[in-house]
Amino acid sequence: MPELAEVETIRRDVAALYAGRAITGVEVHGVRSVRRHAVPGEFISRVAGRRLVAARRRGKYLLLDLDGGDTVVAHLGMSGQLLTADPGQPLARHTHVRLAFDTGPDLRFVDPRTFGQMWVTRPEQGAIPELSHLGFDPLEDPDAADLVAALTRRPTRLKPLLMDQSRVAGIGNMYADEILFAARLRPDRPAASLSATETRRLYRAMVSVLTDAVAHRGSSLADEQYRDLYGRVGEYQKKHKVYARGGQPCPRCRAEITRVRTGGRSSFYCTSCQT
DNA sequence: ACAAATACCTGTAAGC
DNA sequence: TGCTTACAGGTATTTG
Repeated sequence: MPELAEVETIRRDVAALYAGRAITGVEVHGVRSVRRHAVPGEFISRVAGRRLVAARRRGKYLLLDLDGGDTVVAHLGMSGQLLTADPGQPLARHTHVRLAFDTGPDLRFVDPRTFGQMWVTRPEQGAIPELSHLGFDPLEDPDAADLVAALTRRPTRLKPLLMDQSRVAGIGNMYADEILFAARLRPDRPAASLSATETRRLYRAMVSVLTDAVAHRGSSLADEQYRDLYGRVGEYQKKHKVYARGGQPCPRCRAEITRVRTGGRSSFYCTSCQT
């Protein structure tokens, strides 16, 4: 699933391939993908004719800055893909938005489950108004003090805390499990109960897991739903220690990895060495 | 006031 | 074989 590491992988490739190019054509084939706009024409008219000047990221959101001061925000939801494609290539199934450029390939937004979306907005001092609720970004803006603040702001359990985008931006179900394993902490551990040592362990685990995941171009699960800009799968799933590995031996202590379901979501962890 | 559950989606796979 | 059901999960909303 596209979380921070996957979006960052896409961001780098988008910046390398499209920065400086002018968007000459915008097609919206799935109105749900631009649902923030009252009409798709609003999105189209504000994007068409603009030049893409930079690609940024905040949490799981990809920000495409345009000349003239607007920014296209893209969120991939759980099945969204941003793919580069030759302009002559037929549109793949579930292609909802197509951006054509003055030269070179299209940038296409494909999203079967339609949880993802794109919209255009006007940043204020670089910040996206719709994203003002997001907490700190563990790679863009790493700060141990911010994690401490998130832990003490309101008591909660560790896993929901890591996935709460208003506290830490960019972590989803998959990386929350991997981070908590690396930190040797249980997902249901009350945040307020952490010692200073454990807090430091959690912070280091968060940064190192996400950094490693970006270095391996993100994770593609069994359904290979996540693809990078060029349609390739990631490599980091090979390094997962617990996620989707229920019943297998813990790579650290050989105990059986447990799967717990809450609210239709699965958590994987080792009851033996995660405390 | 908070946590947990549910709605929104569709492709895939498992079960009968 | 063909149908139904479960599952994946980010975010917004509703329920307990």
